[in-house]
Amino acid sequence: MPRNRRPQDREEKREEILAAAQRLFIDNGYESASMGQIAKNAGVTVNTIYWYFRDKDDLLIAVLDRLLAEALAQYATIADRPLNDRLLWAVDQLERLHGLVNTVHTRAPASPAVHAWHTGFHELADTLIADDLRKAGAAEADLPAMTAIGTFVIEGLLTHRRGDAGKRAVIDILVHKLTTVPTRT
Amino acid sequence: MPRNRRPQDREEKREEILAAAQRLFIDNGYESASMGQIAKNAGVTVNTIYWYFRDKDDLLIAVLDRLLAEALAQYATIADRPLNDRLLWAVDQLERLHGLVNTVHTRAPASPAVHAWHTGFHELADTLIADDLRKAGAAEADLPAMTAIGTFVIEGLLTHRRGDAGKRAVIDILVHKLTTVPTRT
DNA sequence: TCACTTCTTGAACGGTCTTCAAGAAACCTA
DNA sequence: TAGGTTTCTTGAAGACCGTTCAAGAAGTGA
Repeated sequence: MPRNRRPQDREEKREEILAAAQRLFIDNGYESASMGQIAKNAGVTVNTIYWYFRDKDDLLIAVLDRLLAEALAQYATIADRPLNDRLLWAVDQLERLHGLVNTVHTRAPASPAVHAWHTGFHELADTLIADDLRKAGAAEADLPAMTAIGTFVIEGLLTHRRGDAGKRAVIDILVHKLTTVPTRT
Repeated sequence: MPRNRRPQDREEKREEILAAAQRLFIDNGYESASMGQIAKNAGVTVNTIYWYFRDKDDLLIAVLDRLLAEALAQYATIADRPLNDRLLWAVDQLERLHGLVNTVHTRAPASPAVHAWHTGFHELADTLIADDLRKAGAAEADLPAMTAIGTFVIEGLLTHRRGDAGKRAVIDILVHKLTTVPTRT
């Protein structure tokens, strides 16, 4: 059933496999989504996947890049909203991917490629958050620790889901505590 | 090679398997530690493990309970220290288990037993932290969100290791921000 | 037509967790 | 003491996993 080898089709086929993998990774989780299952959903055999991707981790990274690019594109449209709203938006957007957050943390020690992606992601996230905190007047020396707190809370909200009110409460308090100058009682 | 079936030996054998599993889970990670490897380290065959434990997740939970009990026993000895020190102590203690934190999050969706353990653990942690924040004069309405922030930051420190100074800085700022009453600049 | 590259596939390998049926060792009862 | 029962252990196999290999088909260029 092979069709041709035009460069255009190469990308199309890759995209089909990627789309199937993304759906299964998100819906069933990385571990539960077997290569056979992904192949069947993409209308190919298992071996074909290995023609386009080195291994399952490589497939994971391609899916992550896809999702990150999509999220960043949408983020640009709300970049001027207050920090509160943007953080809540990020959590809402990434919430359906909460399983992948754990997957990245689990695969990173075993897969250098996943580890590299994870490092790059945190550098990006830290830059964005630090920028905000700096504008809010945070002390420069405290920035690394404060951005870490921001990142950890967002990751926590992703991996430990709670209702809309709960999310809003956590983020509001976080932003309030981080962007106001405290005085001892 | 079977010895006897005295009730005492039952517990001893169980402990031997548990000790081997704990060491391999911590050193090699849950996924990398195969049942065959655990069995060999415990001096039994794979099937014997299944006589004492329902499945691999059940083995994981038994290991987690073991570690938690041990940690709580040690925690009692420093319960009167300032919040800063206790949080840093907790991170240091649990740091070597950082792989298991991810493992619990990964297995929880697939295994009801692991999910239940995870829920129970967070209830315990929330109780401890909320108690501290209440004593520090935090508003009662803000407690749920603030305890969540505390938990998320500790989990973040466990899954994203950094040096001693980094840990100390994050915890100091966290405690400072959470336990002082802020005023707008 | 013929070699060459691109792409696809069936089959197999070594590994995982788990289960099944069989049997050995200790205990209990008759 | 003999026989049955329970507790524990095991070898073998099942079902699945990710991955690799060798073979072959489809399209391209000479």
